[in-house]
Amino acid sequence: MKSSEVTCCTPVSDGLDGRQAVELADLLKVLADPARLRIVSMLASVADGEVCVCDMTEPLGLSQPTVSHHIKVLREAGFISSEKRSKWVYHRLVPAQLESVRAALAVRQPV
Amino acid sequence: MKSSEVTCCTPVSDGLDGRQAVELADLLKVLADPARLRIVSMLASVADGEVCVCDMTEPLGLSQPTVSHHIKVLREAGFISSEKRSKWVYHRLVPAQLESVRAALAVRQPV
DNA sequence: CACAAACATTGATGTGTGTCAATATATTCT
DNA sequence: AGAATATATTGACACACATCAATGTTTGTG
Repeated sequence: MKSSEVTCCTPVSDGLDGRQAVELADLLKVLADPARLRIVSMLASVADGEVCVCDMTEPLGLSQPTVSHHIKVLREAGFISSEKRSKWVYHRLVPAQLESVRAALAVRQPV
Repeated sequence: MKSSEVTCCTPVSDGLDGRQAVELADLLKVLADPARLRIVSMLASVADGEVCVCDMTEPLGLSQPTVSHHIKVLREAGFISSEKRSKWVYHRLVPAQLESVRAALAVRQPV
């Protein structure tokens, strides 16, 4: 801490408390992986919004278990939803979750 | 990959290539830490936009070397800029970098 | 000059995680 | 029922990283 005599700068009053910071960090950790970002990108760019794992392993260059792992992480964080139909599991984006992260990253102007 | 007979879903054409994914992931990794998020929050909420390390260690509950480490990571990623004046080093936010991350996270609608 | 304050650097340590091989489960087809 | 395909799970491993104690460096003060 600064010396009591000369002030260094204005005292800090952070708008983000510990819990909020951990929660947001957890969501960002999920997104902070190249493979998962590309999965999100795939789901966002595909026409009908649905993609199964079998079509992602090759473009990602990852093994099937690894892709399944990333899918699970994304789903548990609320970024995608999954539905099993017949032999395949279809995954689609949950735009609201991505938007909530975007909103949390907005710099709020001091009045 | 899917069998050649029955199509699983539309072929994927991800809009995010490997390099872009790694670059964005690297930026997100920097933000995906509670301490660094709180530092960013502090810099965003303080009146004159400047905070020195000595005033962040106590509210963060972290040691001075740890705070210095996080500051360095944030600076090297372009999220903050630092200026040494007399005995103290003042840090301020670079809003453009945060905005670029926000923009990259935007879900672009398929036409 | 000697001491203290602010910050940076180094080294060590524990924890988390991305990846794959192997295996398990579920579904479809013959 | 048996085989093949799609996906999930488990276990193991290597690597990254957040943290702190100790120390170094710079700047101001007695």
